[in-house]
Amino acid sequence: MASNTPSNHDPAELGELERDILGIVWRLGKATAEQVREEVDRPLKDSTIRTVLRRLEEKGYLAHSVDNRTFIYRSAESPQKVAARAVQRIVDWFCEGSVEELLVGLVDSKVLSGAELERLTRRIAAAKKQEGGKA
Amino acid sequence: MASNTPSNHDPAELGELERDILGIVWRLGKATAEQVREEVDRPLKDSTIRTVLRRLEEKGYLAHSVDNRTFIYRSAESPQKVAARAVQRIVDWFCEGSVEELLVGLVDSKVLSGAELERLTRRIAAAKKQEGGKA
DNA sequence: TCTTATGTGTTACAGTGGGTAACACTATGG
DNA sequence: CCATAGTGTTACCCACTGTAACACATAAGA
Repeated sequence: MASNTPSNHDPAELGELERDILGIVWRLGKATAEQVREEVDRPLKDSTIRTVLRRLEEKGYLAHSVDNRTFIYRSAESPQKVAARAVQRIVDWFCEGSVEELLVGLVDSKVLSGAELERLTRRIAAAKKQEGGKA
Repeated sequence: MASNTPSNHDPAELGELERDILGIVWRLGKATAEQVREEVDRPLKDSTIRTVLRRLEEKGYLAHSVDNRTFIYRSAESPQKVAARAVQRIVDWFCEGSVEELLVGLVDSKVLSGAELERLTRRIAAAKKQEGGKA
């Protein structure tokens, strides 16, 4: 084997609980372990939530600040960015780099409607124009 | 175990080897364990390849037919479809159902360029037109 | 027919990661 | 000084993946 195990730890492979908790933090904007715990549907112990939160931070999804002695977690990256990276991986692995192929598939699978795509195109064009000469 | 994950396929949940092998089968269109083995970069034993192939079939990614007594594997679903479902999942997990938000993020992250998106829109429109009044 | 390839099915084992939590430690308020 | 609230550490179990040996079946050749 000629592979030297590159930094292949793309952190998009989260477990269910992790995803759930990450989603909660994203939704709330910021949250303490206690708040997260109240949001989670499963009856989990305090330490469980904390462990997950910490692991999520280690993986780079969350960041925390300290308020008094309470940790306040918030996303370290926007959901969009994380999602984009996840999609990128999918594209790399399953579509041989062709995003377009993927999107065609998305429309094909009704995940994305043609109308949505069109609206989207317009929206992005607008955003770009507004951006103007900004670098 | 009476619980077999339904149509819960998520490519992101496959291991490296599994992804690799799945990709090979997709690329070749169809393949025997031996053929796959020749394509894989790692020096793996016959039984290893077979095990993975079988697991991939159990998971619903592959299907096999028998030629003489040799198994011939081929994809059970198109890569696009699998990828689309994966993306759908990402959208569900990370974007609360907003595909548009996701795509904005894609453009933002340079995964997809505005130009590509535009080209894509045109292409899909064309496809739809060609499709005509088809169901 | 007996033997040999060749291919399949079964079973296993180690490593990793996620789910889950206990417990020890620390600082804060009364 | 004690109870309380919050953190850090450590650990266990389990499912999954990578990896493979081995047993079983059968077509093909001696």
